[in-house]
Amino acid sequence: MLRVSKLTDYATVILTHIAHQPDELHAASDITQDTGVALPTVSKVLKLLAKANILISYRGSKGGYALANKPNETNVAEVITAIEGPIGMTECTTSEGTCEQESSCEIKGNWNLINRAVYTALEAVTLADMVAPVRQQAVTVGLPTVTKSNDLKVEN
Amino acid sequence: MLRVSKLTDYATVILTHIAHQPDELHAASDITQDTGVALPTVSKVLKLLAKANILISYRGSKGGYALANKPNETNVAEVITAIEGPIGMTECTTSEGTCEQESSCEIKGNWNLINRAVYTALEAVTLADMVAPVRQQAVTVGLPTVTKSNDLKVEN
DNA sequence: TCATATAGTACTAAAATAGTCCTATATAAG
DNA sequence: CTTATATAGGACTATTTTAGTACTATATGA
Repeated sequence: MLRVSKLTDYATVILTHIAHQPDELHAASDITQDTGVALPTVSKVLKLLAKANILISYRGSKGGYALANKPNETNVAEVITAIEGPIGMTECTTSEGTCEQESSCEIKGNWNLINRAVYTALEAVTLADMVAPVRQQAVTVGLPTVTKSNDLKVEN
Repeated sequence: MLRVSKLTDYATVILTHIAHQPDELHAASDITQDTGVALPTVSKVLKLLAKANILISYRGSKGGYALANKPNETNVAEVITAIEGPIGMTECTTSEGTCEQESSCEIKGNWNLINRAVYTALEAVTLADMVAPVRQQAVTVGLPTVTKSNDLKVEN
């Protein structure tokens, strides 16, 4: 199914909510009420996002969370990485040496290319895009251009 | 981590192997020997791929599996779908009505855009690309072009 | 008719994920 | 300085998903 975890989904919902009022502090309890996600879960997600420097946390009374950067400076790839760890479609991409077939694997390099394409797609969508409803937003996502040559140039 | 399942990974390895000799029949037992993946697992993957019409199966003595189409006519998105079901990054993408927040969800449309971008990236890589080692292949994957306007045009 | 190979399904074990809870620490206000 | 409030960090349990295996049925060539 190739899907993100529920926690990541919650993270986008929560971040979108915060991004609507980027200049206010948002306590976990407030976010629970506004999003309908259970408090312990909201709390867990917020901690992960703060640890990844996507949010800034303020402790104590009147504390809460706020965006560390402007909405257009945080993208979906970062959010996924914050909750789920490094993005990689196969085991060998994120942790080398754990696959027995690694030495003889012919297609590892190709998975790297696929990874890069997927990552680029996720990187292109920011919180600012998520805040705007689709109708006003009108993001046009085009085909990744794939060309072949006999050289071994790989773009970065 | 946003990764494909191990079975999907096996599927690409197996398909790549078959694509090397696209005109021969490959029995499950042969593939086990050549790839090092356990027979019951190979068998399971092959069945799924045949059911999705990526492979054609021939029963009985001297039977086996062969590609249903040319290597450049089968892409990675199809393979993932065959093994894991429809590609969708969130629950609401693949099965509507299971999310309680669905009616009030503001970002569903944005996930659809992300899905499309990811799908396009996966669709762009075919078995023919997987067969060639990266060095000879030299696929250049460019940035998906993302442009914004005030219109609500969404490319397909 | 027999050996071989896939089809389909059911089942078990292992791993990942989701969700909850508890204790410690920081801060503002009275 | 005490209290109420809020996050930090970690541990734990239950659930779900995935991986892997096994068994029976069916098809085919010799």
